[in-house]
Amino acid sequence: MTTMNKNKGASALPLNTILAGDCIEMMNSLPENSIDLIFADPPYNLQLKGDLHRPDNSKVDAVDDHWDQFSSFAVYDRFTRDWLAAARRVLKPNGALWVIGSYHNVFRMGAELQNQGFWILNDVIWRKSNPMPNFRGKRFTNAHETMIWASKSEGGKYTFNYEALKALNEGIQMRSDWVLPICNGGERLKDDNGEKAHPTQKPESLLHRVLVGTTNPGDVVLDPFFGTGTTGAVAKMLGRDFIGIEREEAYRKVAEKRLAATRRFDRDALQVSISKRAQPRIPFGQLVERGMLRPGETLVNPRGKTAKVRADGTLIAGDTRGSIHQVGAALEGAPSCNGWTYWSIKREGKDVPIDLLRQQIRSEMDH
Amino acid sequence: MTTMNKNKGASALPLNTILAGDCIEMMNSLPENSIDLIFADPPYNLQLKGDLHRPDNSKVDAVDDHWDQFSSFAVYDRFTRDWLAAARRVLKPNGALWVIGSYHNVFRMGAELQNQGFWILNDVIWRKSNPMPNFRGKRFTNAHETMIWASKSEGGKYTFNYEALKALNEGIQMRSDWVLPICNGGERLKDDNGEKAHPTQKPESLLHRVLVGTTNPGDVVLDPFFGTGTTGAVAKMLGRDFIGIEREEAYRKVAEKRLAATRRFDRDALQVSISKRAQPRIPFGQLVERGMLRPGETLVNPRGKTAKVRADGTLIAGDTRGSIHQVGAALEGAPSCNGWTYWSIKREGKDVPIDLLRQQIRSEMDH
DNA sequence: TGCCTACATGAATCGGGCG
DNA sequence: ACGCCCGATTCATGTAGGC
Repeated sequence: MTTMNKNKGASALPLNTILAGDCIEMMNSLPENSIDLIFADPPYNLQLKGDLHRPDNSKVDAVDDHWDQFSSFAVYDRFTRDWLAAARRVLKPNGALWVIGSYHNVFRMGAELQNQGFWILNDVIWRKSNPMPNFRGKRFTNAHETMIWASKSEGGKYTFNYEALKALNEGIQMRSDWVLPICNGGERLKDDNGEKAHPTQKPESLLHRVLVGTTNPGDVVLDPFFGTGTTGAVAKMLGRDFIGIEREEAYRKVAEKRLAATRRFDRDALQVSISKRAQPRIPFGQLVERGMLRPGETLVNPRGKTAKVRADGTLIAGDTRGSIHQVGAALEGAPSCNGWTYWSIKREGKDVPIDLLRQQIRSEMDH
Repeated sequence: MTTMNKNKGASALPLNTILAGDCIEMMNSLPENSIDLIFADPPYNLQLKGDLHRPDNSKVDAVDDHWDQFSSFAVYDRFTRDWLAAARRVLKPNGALWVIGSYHNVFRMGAELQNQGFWILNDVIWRKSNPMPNFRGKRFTNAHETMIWASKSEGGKYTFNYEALKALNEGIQMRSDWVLPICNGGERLKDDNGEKAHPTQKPESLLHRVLVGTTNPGDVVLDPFFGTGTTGAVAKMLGRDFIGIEREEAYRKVAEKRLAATRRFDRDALQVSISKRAQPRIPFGQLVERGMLRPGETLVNPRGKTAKVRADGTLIAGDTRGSIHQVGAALEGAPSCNGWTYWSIKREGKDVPIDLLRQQIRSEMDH
């Protein structure tokens, strides 16, 4: 299943495999600046889990009669600092990071990733439609988990498929709170004894939204706490490459089996709604060059004011000259203006937006 | 309005007043172990850069007040450490703390309050029913804020009115995510110029739920960042005593006026807090994310024409792409189409309308 | 009065490509 | 690296005003 060297600029990445071992060591063995997206679901808290390991692989002794809360936070913070630093090293400059956690650990992770220079883009709430109730009635039902989405640095050109996410949400822009069910039923993996294979298996729906929204097909997605491989399975279905790291053999075995049974969706289905920004750029002057508009012809704005087209693709309206955008902005007294949608032309008695002419050129370019 | 010495064990507390000055100094002037609940809405340290305009070119009125400016994370952290320590000193051993923040500051606050020995009971998400959109389409709509509820120490006997909260939630256990509208309309306080008196006034419904759920009548509630006094107003309505601290005279003046007009047990305030349970909107994309439909699967219309499902929840039929409604309308040459009833899927040889899958999700959400 | 439309606005870390 | 300039981008509410 391993595919070497498929990804541009990444030398010898062990694509679509699960690496066995400590995530910090394994990440340090990967080339720097090679990963597009990291999704990390680290252990939430050593108090609850008791299976936290230091970077040197020694086990943290969680059972202590003189329970010292501060020192245990210090150990968890060191672990967080080290794995985040390793993750940061392998991430491409325009890469991004997702972490997920609960109130036990997410504040410490969030503060540390800010300290390391990650730039938070959103915190996203996974609102569980079917959480476990609070049986003792002593607190609020813990009905959500928190994710943090961050670019490697301020100014990083992260991937955000705005239109695809908007489509997933039936035409309304996607919010920072996601209502999704927890993983159960047939999706919940069982071990040989019929017990759940992993205590905190994440639902595929969650990773679907993460990967559709913040990666492109062919991107390399790294999950340093792979568990039973939800990240890898969804990446494979969506035509992304993955690298998993998992220290527990039992989880790796379940994940391998799962991935072998996972199929990629067909190519057409992987196409998502693309943003207008990604479409080829058409200079307005091309409409004049191509004779779709004649120099001297008159454009009209929504309020009936007119401007005249000049041979070089600029407009003139009274004393104002400039591009379709500049003249539009000037007439509106606005800081900016999209001239394509602002101006129209009279054709057969009707006002036709000039954007239609641009669409015509674009569709010709497709053939 | 001042009532001295009303509260058992609290000597000379300036109850039901607004203290003018720095919150750390003012808290240090209060007796230790005297406060039942602290609600703190500190500056978020937003770090905004340039101006932001809406698509209609109007300018967004940003939070650029001097009190939200910090020169670095280190400076903000010191501020957080100091006010939390002062808050901790005045809190009774069985007292509790609420803080509210956004991703800009909440991780740092959460980590610091854990460091100081506060014991987190829940993080609670305020899901805004009417948030401001993301105008540039570069991120998820920032549709929530995060609150942290913590006792002074592990083992503290905090107040939690389980049954009252359950009653507020129509008989269902209260969850850690609260859907409430932002503060606007008549509740939003204006200054003498008719401008909003405070850029970040919190809704009374939020404080209503906090105070009903985690205080008892007669408790002393301290708000070290009082602003225009939402905490005080709701405390007064609900028969709790409050102490406010506010540095800015303009805010104190508005708050004094507001409190003078506030009456205990205001029936209207109780009304707003009860949210209606609307039929949840299910985007078609959620069927794809949840694996009920796979990308690449085929839908069929009443006349046997087919369309293919894509990963972002759009359909493709020939050259036509778009939502289930758009593609349906295009095939019918109709202005609109209800895709939910128009499209079916083959299941066990039969055509099953996709609306059945939607109903399945809705019934799951009822539980 | 009532209905309809237009307008205002909210804790926001809100470009990118080419020269 | 920097500057210019194209051109993409909004949801839910409350209020005001017209008819």
